[in-house]
Amino acid sequence: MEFLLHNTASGERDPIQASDGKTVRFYCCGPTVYGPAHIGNFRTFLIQDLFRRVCEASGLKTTHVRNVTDVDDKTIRESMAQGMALREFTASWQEKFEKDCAELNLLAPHHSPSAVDHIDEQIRLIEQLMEKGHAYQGNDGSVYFRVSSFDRYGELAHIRRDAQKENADGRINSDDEYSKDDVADFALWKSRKEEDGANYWESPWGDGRPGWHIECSAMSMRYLGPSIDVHGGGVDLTFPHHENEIAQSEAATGERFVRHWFHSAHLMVEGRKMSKSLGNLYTLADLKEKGYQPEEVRWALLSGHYRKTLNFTFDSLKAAQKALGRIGDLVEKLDLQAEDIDDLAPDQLEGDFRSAWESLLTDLNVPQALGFLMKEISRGEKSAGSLSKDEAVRWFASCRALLNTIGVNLEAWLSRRVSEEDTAASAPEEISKMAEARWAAKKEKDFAEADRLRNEISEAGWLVKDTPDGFELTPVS
RNA sequence: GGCGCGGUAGCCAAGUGGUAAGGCCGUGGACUGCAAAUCCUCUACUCGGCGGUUCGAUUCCGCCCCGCGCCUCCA
Repeated sequence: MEFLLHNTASGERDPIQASDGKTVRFYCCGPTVYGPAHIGNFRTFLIQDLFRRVCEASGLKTTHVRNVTDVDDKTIRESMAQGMALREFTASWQEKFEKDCAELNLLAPHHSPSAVDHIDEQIRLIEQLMEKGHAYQGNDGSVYFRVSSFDRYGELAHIRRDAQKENADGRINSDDEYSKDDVADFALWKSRKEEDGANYWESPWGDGRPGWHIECSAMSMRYLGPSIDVHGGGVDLTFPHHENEIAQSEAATGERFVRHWFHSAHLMVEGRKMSKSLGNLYTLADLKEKGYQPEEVRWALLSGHYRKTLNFTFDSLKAAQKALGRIGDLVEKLDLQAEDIDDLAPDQLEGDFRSAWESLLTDLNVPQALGFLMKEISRGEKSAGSLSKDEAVRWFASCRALLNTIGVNLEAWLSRRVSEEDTAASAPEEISKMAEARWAAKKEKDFAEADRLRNEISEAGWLVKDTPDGFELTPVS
């Protein structure tokens, strides 16, 4: 079965293919490293990671490039506000970003080039555009791409320039409109400004810094060649960022820049847009602080279809937690030596596991895949006791294969759960004493006293669980 | 104003021209001295509203209402 993915450019589900017959080369627009990444950012990167995993599980090799934007208005402004060198500032945020990525089990891209490290490549690309007459220097010294020189401009976003210019409620009106020949033209090279401080580079057009769009074209070409298989990003980047990338790349090389455009929808939180003022711009750290594990966050963020706005709620996070708990309980009940069990290839899957895999191949339909997965979980729960060893091993291997494809690391989640149980066992002495008194009362069949103590312990924030030969204490969140 | 996406049970969320996956929550039950956990069971005569096409529409078409996105460097 082919891996089909919706292509923004064609508007259809197109098969994913390696144009060289071997390796799918794909580029993803990465983070601007000027602050903590929030779960909305991670949704996009998670979806790209899923895309890569499905490619690889289906037998395709990949070369995955995700850039780091480390020079723009925000990075410059913030670094200067904090009195830090740009590179020092961005490096610290990049490090935090990569740590979060690792916790969310995102595969590290094969290349993570930064814009600052590729100034030369960007300058060379702009030179080509100048030579071919697609770019010009404005009277402010900046270099602009001449949109009218590229006929196919607007094709990706399905935007007609004439229609857009007329009516934008005055929104197309920037400070530099007198420097550009046309308001739609965009900066390739920005001339040095005082507020940029020490952050400028030499170029044939004077000191300055690259515009935003050019970095992606330059680095995509540098690592993947002039024409690539897949390019991804958040929906908001479709226009103008990706449209501009196409224009400048194709104008420079004369080759088709990207065959398959892949965009993921945004996130809402509890039914509202994410925004600083609403205080719902959660980071991974925020959610961990609230007691959720990265695997649960990953599950929740992936639980909606990638082309549809996802309403991220704490209920869905709890549902993810519960789902992982069910899987974990079942796996423990099966009592298998996981490390001795061989990995299964997707085409060896059977039943609803198989259906789940096919859902992933059909435009990354994760919600449907999870539906099939949970059906198999229910089936497993019902038959866990009566499975033969072989059946249990096959069930487990299938389940793990699917979870791995989705990128949910069950083993990591389980081991964290075990270590949590260990720490939870150490309740304060006061609580333990009450619990022991209760156990004694229970032994004496003094249930009134036992219940009284249970309530008291409960009010202190702990839950008593009786087991066949004793009790356990767990904190109530 | 232009372009685009979406409105499916209390909540999250798939899906199909032929009669609604899955999860969470909730219900009832088993178990338990009582709990917790676990397991079993049940839970949308209906898919934003109104028309149309059709033997038949939640699924196709039209209009309307509501939400969201892009149209100046936001994943």
